[in-house]
Amino acid sequence: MMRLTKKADYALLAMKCLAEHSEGVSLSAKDIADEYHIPQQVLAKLLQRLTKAGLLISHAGTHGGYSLARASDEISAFEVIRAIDGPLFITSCITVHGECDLTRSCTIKEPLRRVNDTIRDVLSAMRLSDLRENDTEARRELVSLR
Amino acid sequence: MMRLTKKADYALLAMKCLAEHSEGVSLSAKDIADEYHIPQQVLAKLLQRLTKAGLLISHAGTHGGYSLARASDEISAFEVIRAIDGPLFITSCITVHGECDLTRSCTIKEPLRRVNDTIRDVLSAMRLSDLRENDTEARRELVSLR
DNA sequence: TGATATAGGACGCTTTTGGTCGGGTTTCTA
DNA sequence: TAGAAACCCGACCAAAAGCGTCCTATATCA
Repeated sequence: MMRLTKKADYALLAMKCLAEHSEGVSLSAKDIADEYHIPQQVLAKLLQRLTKAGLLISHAGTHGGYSLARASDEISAFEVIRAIDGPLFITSCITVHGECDLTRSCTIKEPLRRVNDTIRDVLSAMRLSDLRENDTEARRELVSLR
Repeated sequence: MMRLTKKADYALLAMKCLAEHSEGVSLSAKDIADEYHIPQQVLAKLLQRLTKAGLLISHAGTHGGYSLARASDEISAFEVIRAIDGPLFITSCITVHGECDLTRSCTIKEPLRRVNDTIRDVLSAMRLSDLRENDTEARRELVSLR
C-alpha cells in the first residue's frame, strides 16, 4: 500500500547518481541504466520526463546525456517523485479539485489532508545531496540493519 | 501516486462511523454501507478483515453487527489501513525481508526508510477519536478551505 | 555520413483494484 | 422450530495501472 512506483525509485536512483558527479558532467541514459541494471528504454523515458519537469538538462548527440539543472542540494526528492508519479494525494478523496464523491458528512478528509501535507514536507526536505553514496552516516545505519 | 486504496478509505469511514456511536452499540454492514453509499458486499468483506485483525467484534444473527474492539482513542488509522492494505512500504525496495533487487550500491533505501517511518508515526498518532464528526476544529478548517 | 544520443508514440503483458455472485453458518425471534 | 437477518468466505470478472519493449524521428558530433 501507498508505494512509490518502481519508476519513481528508478528516477531517484538516477538523480542521486547524477548528483554524485561533479557539476556540469553529463551521463547518458545508457550509462546510468547499466550501473543500476535498469531497462535502458524505461530509464530513457524517465529522464525525458525529468527534463521536461526542469530538473535535468539534456544534450543530444554523440557524448550527449543529462546533467542536473540545479545544484544537488536544491532538488528535493519530492520534485523528482512528483515529476514521475504525478501529484501526491494520499487518498482518492483528495483530488486536484478538492472534491469528494462520498457524502458530505465525510470527516476523514481533513485529517488525511494533514497526513498528506506531512509526507510532502518530509519529502521536500530530502534533497538529492542527502542521498549521496558517500554519506557515511547513512551507510552505518544501513549496515546495522542486517 | 502513493495513494491509499479505496478500500482503506472505506474502512476508515466505517471505523469512524462506529466510533461516533456510544461504546458497545453495533451496526450492521448494511447500516454503514447505506449511510456512505458503499457497495454492501465490499464493505462486508472489509469489516470481516477488520474483525480478523482484532479491531472489531462481530455479532452474527438478527440485529447483529459490528462494534469497536477497543475504545476509539486506542485504535489508530495506521492499524486500520494496515489491516486492509497490508504492510506499509513506501518503496518496492523495502520489503518484509529487507531485500533489494537493485545493486548494493543503492543508497536511497535508507533515507526512504526514514520517510516510511515518519508516515507510519503520523498515521499511528491519528486515532479514530480524531476523526469524529463532531470535531468542530476540523470542521472549521474544512470550511475555510472553500 | 554514420554513430551516438535524446524524444516520444504505440503496443502488450501482468498485476492490482474494485466489485459481483453464490453458497455457506450463526443467532435471534415469532 | 422455522425462517429471517445477519456474518463468513471463496471464486470470479472487468477495468485500470504498472512495467516494459518496439519502432521511428530528430539532433549532434567526429
